[in-house]
Formats: sequence, C-alpha cells, structure tokens
Amino acid sequence: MNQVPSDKDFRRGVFAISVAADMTALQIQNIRVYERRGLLEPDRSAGGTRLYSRADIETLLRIRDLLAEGLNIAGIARVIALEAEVTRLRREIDLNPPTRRRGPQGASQR
DNA sequence: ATTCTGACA
DNA sequence: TGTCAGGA
Repeated sequence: MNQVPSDKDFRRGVFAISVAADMTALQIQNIRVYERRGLLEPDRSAGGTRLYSRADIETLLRIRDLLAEGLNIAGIARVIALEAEVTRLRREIDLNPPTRRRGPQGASQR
C-alpha cells in the first residue's frame, strides 16, 4: 500500500550491530567505538542491545569512507555536523526563499 | 552464538 | 584509534 518510507521509518532502529557491520564492512567493535566517540547514537532495545536505523547505516558508511580518506574521528564529527547543517539550511531556504539583496557597490558583504 | 561494558596499548 | 578481557 504505502511503499514510500517515512522519515520516522528511516530513523527507526531495526538492524542488529552484526547486520550493520555486514552492510558497512565495518568491524562490530569499531562501530561501538564510533558511538563512544560521539559519532553515533543508535536506539537500544529494552535489554540494551543497539538497534541501527537506515540513517545510522548511512552515517556508518560516511564514517567508513572518511576514515579511508585519512580523517580522524574529530574531523569526521565536524563533517557530519556540517552536513547536517547544510541539510537544515537547505530545507530552511526551500521553505522560506530569501529575498536577494545587493549591498553597496564594492562594499564588503560581511 | 551474540552482544555488552570497561580497561588499556 | 583500535583491541582485548570477561560477563550476561
């Protein structure tokens, strides 16, 4: 009936850590490490086992690729934060298109 | 068999 | 940053 995934669906934790490791080619232990470093906050079941959402998987893939590019954990945290910010700003612009203004000729725009 | 936390190199 | 020990 409804095959369009809602945003909530996207963020609902469903995958066990072993599945997440499979999907991302990351070690289970390291996935836990990235959480400890603040890059991730997966859901938990009643018993306390981690449940990873589709969004979490995306984040893990981002982490994997950025690590391969030589970034450290702190750098990756910055990238993730900035990407989230870009997404937020783009949505804001999309919802509320700003009026373009032109400053005085040759003047600094800051 | 799987996942958890905490310690440590 | 990543690995290992030990327990539920």
